[in-house]
Amino acid sequence: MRWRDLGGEECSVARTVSVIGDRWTLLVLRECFLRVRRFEDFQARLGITRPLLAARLRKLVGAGVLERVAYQERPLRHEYRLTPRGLDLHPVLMAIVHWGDTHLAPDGRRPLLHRHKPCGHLFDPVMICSECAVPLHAREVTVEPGPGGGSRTPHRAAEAEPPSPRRRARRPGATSSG
Amino acid sequence: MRWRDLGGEECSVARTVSVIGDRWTLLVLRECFLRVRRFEDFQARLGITRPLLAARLRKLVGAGVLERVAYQERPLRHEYRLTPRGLDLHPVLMAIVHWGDTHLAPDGRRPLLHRHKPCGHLFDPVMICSECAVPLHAREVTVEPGPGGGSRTPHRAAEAEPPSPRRRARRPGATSSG
DNA sequence: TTGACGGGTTCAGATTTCAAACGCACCCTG
DNA sequence: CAGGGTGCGTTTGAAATCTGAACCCGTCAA
Repeated sequence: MRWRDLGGEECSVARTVSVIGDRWTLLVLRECFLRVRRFEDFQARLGITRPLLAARLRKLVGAGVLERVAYQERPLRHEYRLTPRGLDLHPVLMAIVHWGDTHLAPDGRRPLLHRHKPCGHLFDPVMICSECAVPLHAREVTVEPGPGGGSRTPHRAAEAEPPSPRRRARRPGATSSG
Repeated sequence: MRWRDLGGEECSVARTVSVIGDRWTLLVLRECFLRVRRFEDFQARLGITRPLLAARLRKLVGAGVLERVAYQERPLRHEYRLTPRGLDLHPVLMAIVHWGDTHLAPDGRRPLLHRHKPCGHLFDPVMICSECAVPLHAREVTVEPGPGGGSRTPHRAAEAEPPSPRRRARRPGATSSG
């Protein structure tokens, strides 16, 4: 499977990963949520190379996560801002930050603290069940096929493949007949 | 900045990305949360090449996200299972899945549904503030430096760099005493 | 002894990513 | 209008990574 095929996978993780699943994209998005909007600013803050930044921004715009809007006319200049779809990535970033804070910060010394404006407190993000509002635990979640899943397993249909050699065609001339 | 330097960055996003920030790692983790544990199973379900799978598993074990435990003695065989640290990545995966379900599923037809065992309902993950329990919105969150952040800005210290050529060495001697 | 299974490793060749230089439109100065 | 500066990206080779296929190892079943 190639990366560019990921978007066609029958799995929301794969599809999302095809949009944000590389090292730079997530860092670009981090900057977006920190109100960075301009090419030069992304470049200076991240140390990303210009070609890669241009490619990432183009991809994110194409995915509808960012939009390119003019902030001045002459000379024409654009900035990149999060669309509603991009803003919806906030929980992903918060979850990532929280995991890093919890498990990768030396001595638990967090690089950044988050404050919730409505209540005014420093906070941690907590993921809850939309139905019963209880915090989620991995072991208490099960999956089942949804309307967009055509196969019998919750994954991609591993068995629906064409009659490919079992695992890795061990012997060059062994698969002549069964 | 190289990928391998990311772990040293003063940012939890960068540090987390250095662990999970590539296309395959997130898909491997998806399978882990779906109770897949064995090399051959990962390989068959994902279509990942063997060398890459081996490298990813090794990396995740090294990061303490997975552990390699024997499930039989003769012949000695191991399986990969999530550690507590790995289980803590659940919100990241849930956030990713939810975004994909919301924005990338054709006609909103989700490939997979999630059920919360304690309450028995199909659910969506919701991220709330740990202090006031209100759902988070990107625009209502601000950041400030934490104990693990040494610089004046909430980002990495863009000015604290060694005297490297600016970006494109435009003006050789401009910042002599700043 | 041969074949199969589970779990990897090695190796050559195709992609991607990197870093630096270059191009272009525009503004300001003289 | 020439000359220099800015903002934003593209082109260009070299370096790193990924892919695909084969190979190796230990054990068991026939």
